[in-house]
Amino acid sequence: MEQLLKKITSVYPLKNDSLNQLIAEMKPIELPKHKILVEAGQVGRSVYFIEKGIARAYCEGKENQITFWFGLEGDFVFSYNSYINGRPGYESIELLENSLLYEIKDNVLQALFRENIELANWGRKLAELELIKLEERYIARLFKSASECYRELLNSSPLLIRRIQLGYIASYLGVTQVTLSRIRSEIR
Amino acid sequence: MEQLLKKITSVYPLKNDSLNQLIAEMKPIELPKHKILVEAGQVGRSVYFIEKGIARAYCEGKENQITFWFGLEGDFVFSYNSYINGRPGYESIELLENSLLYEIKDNVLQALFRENIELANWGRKLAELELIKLEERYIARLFKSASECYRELLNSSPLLIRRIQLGYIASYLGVTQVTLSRIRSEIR
DNA sequence: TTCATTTTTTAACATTTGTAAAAAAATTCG
DNA sequence: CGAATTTTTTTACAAATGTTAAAAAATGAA
Repeated sequence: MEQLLKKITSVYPLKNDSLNQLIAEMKPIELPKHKILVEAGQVGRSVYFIEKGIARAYCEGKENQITFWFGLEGDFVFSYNSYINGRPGYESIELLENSLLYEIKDNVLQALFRENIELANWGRKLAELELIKLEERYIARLFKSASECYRELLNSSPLLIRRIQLGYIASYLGVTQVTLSRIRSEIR
Repeated sequence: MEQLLKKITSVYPLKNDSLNQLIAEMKPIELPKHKILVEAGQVGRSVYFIEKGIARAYCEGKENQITFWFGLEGDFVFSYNSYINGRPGYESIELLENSLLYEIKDNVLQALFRENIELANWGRKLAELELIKLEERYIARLFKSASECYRELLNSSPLLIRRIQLGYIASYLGVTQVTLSRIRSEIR
């Protein structure tokens, strides 16, 4: 709960009243490893916050899955397409560990946005921050080799690499698992 | 002007009052080809709308520039980092043609967001739509070869390819210009 | 622990992409 | 128009990554 509060107010400052309106609607929920939070082709009707656990978002290719996002403690989780357009997303989101989440129903959140300007601006800021994070990743991939990206991941989130299997990380970096193995062997 | 109105209301429906508040602050401005709208390392203090023209966003690498975004008629233009965090961005944005833009000062826009809940939600939606577009591009790059991306670009925006020089498009696709030339020669 | 399963690493070879340099084509401007 | 400049294509070779398959290591369940 503490982490959730810290995250919410770091996005955009809220007066107590607005903050309470928001957290009153966020319900704790425990879910097991391998649980699919959002299924590709379906509309995800909730936004989650990761209090404890890891999630990954991936798309099904013809013969392979491609993981393009990891969520750790302190991250919000949503299918952008569902959240933003109310349309089926092309990604699935899966828990990689037994996790403790907070859940808020999408229609509840949208109603808060319509009625409370502070929360509307909070929602704006949330989307904006996601946008910046995604842009950074996008640009990093244009500039850096998979090898550089891996080294940085190792520095910035060593936990992530220990907790997530390499096949997922390889596809996240845009290379095959064989190539990632080669990269790793060069480092040690 | 017509295009601008259409775009604004397609982002999020606005009552006339809010719409007028917003467009009253958007000033037309003509700028020449090669004009730098936003300089990397500086804080961009405006958001632009492209009524006529093309822009590209790029980062300076050690020995090369990498173009990662093109804006066409109907697009909003901003340095995400500046717009969202008020911090210097790592990207520059350059006009590729003599262009007609509409400009709104960032502080004016932020003030509108704080005071008008419809506009706050409009701003939220704008960021959300940018987020979706970026996610689509991000995922496309994970899944598709440069060759497929080029073919799709050719289908979806043939104009773009005729109006923009290939070196920029190559870096946008994440390959060298030589590789893009090879791809093009295979198609015909 | 032990066996079965999953994950990671290694190897050999094929394919793709990059680099550097030159040629060809297109564009710009006096 | 025509020369100078810029952009695009082509070539030959080098380097990186993918593919397939097998071996090694790690993990999980009985």
